[in-house]
Amino acid sequence: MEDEVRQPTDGPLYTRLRDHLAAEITSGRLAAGTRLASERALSERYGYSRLTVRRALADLEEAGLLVRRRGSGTFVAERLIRKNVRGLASFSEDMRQRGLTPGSIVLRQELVFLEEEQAQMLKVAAHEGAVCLRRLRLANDVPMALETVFLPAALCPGLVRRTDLDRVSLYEVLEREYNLSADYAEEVVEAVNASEEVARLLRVAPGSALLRIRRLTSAKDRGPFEYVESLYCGDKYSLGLNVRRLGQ
Amino acid sequence: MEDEVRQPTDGPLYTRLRDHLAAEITSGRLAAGTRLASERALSERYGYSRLTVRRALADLEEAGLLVRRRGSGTFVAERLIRKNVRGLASFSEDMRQRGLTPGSIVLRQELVFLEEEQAQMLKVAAHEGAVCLRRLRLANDVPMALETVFLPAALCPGLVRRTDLDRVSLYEVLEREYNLSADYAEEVVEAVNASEEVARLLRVAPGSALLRIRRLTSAKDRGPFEYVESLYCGDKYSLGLNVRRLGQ
DNA sequence: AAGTGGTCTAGACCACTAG
DNA sequence: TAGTGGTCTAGACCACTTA
Repeated sequence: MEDEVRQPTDGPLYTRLRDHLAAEITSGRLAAGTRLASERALSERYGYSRLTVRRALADLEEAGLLVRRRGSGTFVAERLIRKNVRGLASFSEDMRQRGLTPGSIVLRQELVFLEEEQAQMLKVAAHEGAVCLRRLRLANDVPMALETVFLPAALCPGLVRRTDLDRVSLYEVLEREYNLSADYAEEVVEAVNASEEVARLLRVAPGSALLRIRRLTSAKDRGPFEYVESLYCGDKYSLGLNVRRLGQ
Repeated sequence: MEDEVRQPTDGPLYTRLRDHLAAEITSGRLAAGTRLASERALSERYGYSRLTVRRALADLEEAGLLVRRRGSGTFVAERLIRKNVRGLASFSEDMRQRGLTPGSIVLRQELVFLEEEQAQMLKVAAHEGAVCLRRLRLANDVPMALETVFLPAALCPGLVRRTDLDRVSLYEVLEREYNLSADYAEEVVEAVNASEEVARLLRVAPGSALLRIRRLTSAKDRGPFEYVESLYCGDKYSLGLNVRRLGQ
């Protein structure tokens, strides 16, 4: 086995171990069902305390990559319902995780004023401008979703004039150029019927069931910076969730 | 403030503290925006180590009830989009949390054999029986969802003959009589168009968009025990989610 | 400068699983 | 009975926020 952890000087110890193991699992080098070394063994192998190892393993269990069984060991998870938990992945990442090739067609890219509800959520004054970006999102060149993003203009000067948003990931641009990286989001998921216009764009029959996901995304310690409304084709997209009991 | 933790002899220390604080917050005794005592102070007040306190706070942050800011403190979260995260709540609990009165009409209650996919998920042999319970779920006497539950018959003997499932919560019965309490679930959420039959039951137009939620529920250390397919009226129901970044 | 949450250690006991 | 993961402790240093 590989005893070294990549990205050696980056971040806390537990994240390095976690990301290292995550890579081993998602790449298939650690196959589903495989039993990992015990926590004490990992602790010794990597030179981390057991608690640090446990923190890494806990994150991976939370993410559904590992299953831990008391008295028995820690195993690479076999999925029950095939998982496709999106977490905070962008559309592009999400599609790649599903084994599809993402694509985009920019339909609208301009400065607008926000409606009051959205202005309030994004904590901008009603008279401040926002960048509106509407893109048809493709998977293997087939329309998968219609996505409309609103960003406070003050947070991303120049974004409205970029001409590469049909090719690059918006989230990568936001992170690299504006130091805005998604850390937390609240979403509302609903089912709606496709309007004539949306149906034409998504190439489905009018009235087709769509998954509408509205998301307010926040950056670490910088508050909300993005409001997105996405309409996913109901027959092409499903949302996977892992739900855990909290109370009791 | 209250220094005592209820349910004193139950479970690990961190769950007691966590549930105690969760009750304080959801009841409103700890208002949104309130700053909690520091981890060290809580540690001293309750007589728990700081790590144990941290574990409880981490769970509550994960659940979206708390926000922790380094150098600043731990605060009761203010919701941005008003939340209606279902977690593992039953339909009845879910509706009550939304301020609606739940109701039920039993449409089907019988022993069946499972299809292979479902049998596999519930880990029962194909020839073993399962209880099938289909109920129209009402909110303020208006049809809200159509819910079909499958439970391995071996786990809940006698359930198929109960006559009160239009009045009592199935989850309460399962917990009280069969020691089956939901601890974890995997869900798949999709948008679908209502069939003629479903539309008639839900009193919506055929083709209306519905939220289909399929759930495999597991009990603590007892594995999966319930498979549910729910069809929610798209115009009456929305699903709230809090999403947090895992990596980095 | 004082206080906060974030990380980390070395060690301990427990409940559970397996041979 | 030996090994596993689950919980818990007492202490330490760090980065960050607030004043």
